Amino acid sequence: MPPASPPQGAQAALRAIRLLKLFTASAPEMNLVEISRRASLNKTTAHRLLQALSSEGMVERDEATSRYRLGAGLMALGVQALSSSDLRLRVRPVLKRLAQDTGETATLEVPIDQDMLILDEVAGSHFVGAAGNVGTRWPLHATSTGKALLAFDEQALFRLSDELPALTASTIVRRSDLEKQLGVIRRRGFAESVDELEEGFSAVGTIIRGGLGEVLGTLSICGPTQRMSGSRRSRLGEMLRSAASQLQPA
Amino acid sequence: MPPASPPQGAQAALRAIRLLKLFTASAPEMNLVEISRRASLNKTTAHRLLQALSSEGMVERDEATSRYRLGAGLMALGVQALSSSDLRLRVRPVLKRLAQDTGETATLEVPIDQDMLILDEVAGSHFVGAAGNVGTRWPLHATSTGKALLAFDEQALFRLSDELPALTASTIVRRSDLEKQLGVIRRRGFAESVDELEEGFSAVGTIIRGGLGEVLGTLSICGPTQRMSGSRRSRLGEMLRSAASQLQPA
DNA sequence: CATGGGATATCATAATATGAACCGTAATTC
DNA sequence: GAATTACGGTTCATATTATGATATCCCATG
Repeated sequence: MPPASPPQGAQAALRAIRLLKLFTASAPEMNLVEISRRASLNKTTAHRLLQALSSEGMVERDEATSRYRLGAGLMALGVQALSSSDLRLRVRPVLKRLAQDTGETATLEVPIDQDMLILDEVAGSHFVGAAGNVGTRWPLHATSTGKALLAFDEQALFRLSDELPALTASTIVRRSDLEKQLGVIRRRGFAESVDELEEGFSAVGTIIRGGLGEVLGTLSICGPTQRMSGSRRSRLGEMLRSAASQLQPA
Repeated sequence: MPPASPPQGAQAALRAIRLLKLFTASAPEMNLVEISRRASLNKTTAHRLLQALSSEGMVERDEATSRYRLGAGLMALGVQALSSSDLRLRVRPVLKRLAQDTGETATLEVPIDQDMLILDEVAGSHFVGAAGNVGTRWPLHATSTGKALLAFDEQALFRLSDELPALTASTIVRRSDLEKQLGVIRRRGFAESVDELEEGFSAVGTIIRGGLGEVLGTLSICGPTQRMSGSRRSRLGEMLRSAASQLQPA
């Protein structure tokens, strides 16, 4: 079942939110005409919605360049969202323990569109390792957490893009290959990503379930492929499964 | 002149954004009726807007408790806003240098409603000092950055609440006392906050101007009052002024 | 000086957003 | 146990809003 479809009577609200989502790392600022074109909206409509967003601080318009960008009000809301996240607060001690016990970086991730968003991260004790990635997003099909989600949450399959982009020579790009691997992940209880997101980078990931069995998010342990041999990944995977099951309420 | 008033033809969009703003540190989650009451909206309207927000990931509804909270999609947007902030990227090296040269914590802040939002922060070299406050908000009238803003940006005066809450015995609570101090700040070029926000905590702050003279944000240096004697605050204030003027384009 | 593009304003009208009324369920009160 | 209350959610007539075609102004360009 795909994500909840929007109700009638919210077109303007949805349009405004979707305008916000047009701003990305590759397009951090845009003028009115560019925004109306990307949003497939009349420029008058786009202008009015941007005025509304601006009045609430969601976007800001640079008077010198006439370009819009995401505003401080949205920053404040986003940080409020992060800091009040119940899941993040509950999982933080577990991430710390995993990072300490393994020496590798541990992350908490949730799905956003076709990506996994890193909600929290505790760095490992090595110099070489992932760091400072809270807020970044990574494609589902190339991450251990994304593949774990796809294996255990049927709804997540709808998030996959039609084309699976090859990020490295090892990235899974064929749907049938991915489906096979999802079967293995279901049996083992955790997923692996070896040189699939980035050359030299590997991770193990598993899901976190809520009290009703629903998937709340995912956990991972990651580091350079050189340190993550097959047998080590198995051990790390079991640690993750154990940590995740401790997080699930009775 | 108060902030831009919203245009006609955006009521639904504005209502949706304002629903998001109802979620705060003291009210991280709420049910439908509570939200409709706080928003002064019919519950049917609130329900429909929440459905729309939920479909875009701005809020999430906990099925076990029927309560809404800010969602991962908003976290992603907020972090996107933070990481793409031009001001933040430009100011970061300056914060590092200030923290290094002074040993105290340096921050970049912008106004949000009646508060200053910490956009970025570089910790000082001491054990005792401010840390990990990115995303937090502090009242204008009790912070050095807030007072600097009020002194140099006339529009900011409209952000002040009618009552100025006393956070410590030293907090300025009378409008007339604040106006007087703003005059001093204008002459000196920087503001001070001594035990006004929190007992034992002091800071100096100044504004950052854009190429057209408009106020883009504020800078501060802060630490325990014990280390921040009057003469030291003057020196730190001059360093801040100098740093801020280097940030302003020709 | 003419032209084109971008930002912004106007307003008739099509389309949307609204909320009263209703329903089902669960918790609370008597 | 029955009655009452409260909450989440749906329906749909209609009041109200949001829309976008058109116009205007400003600025850059040739």
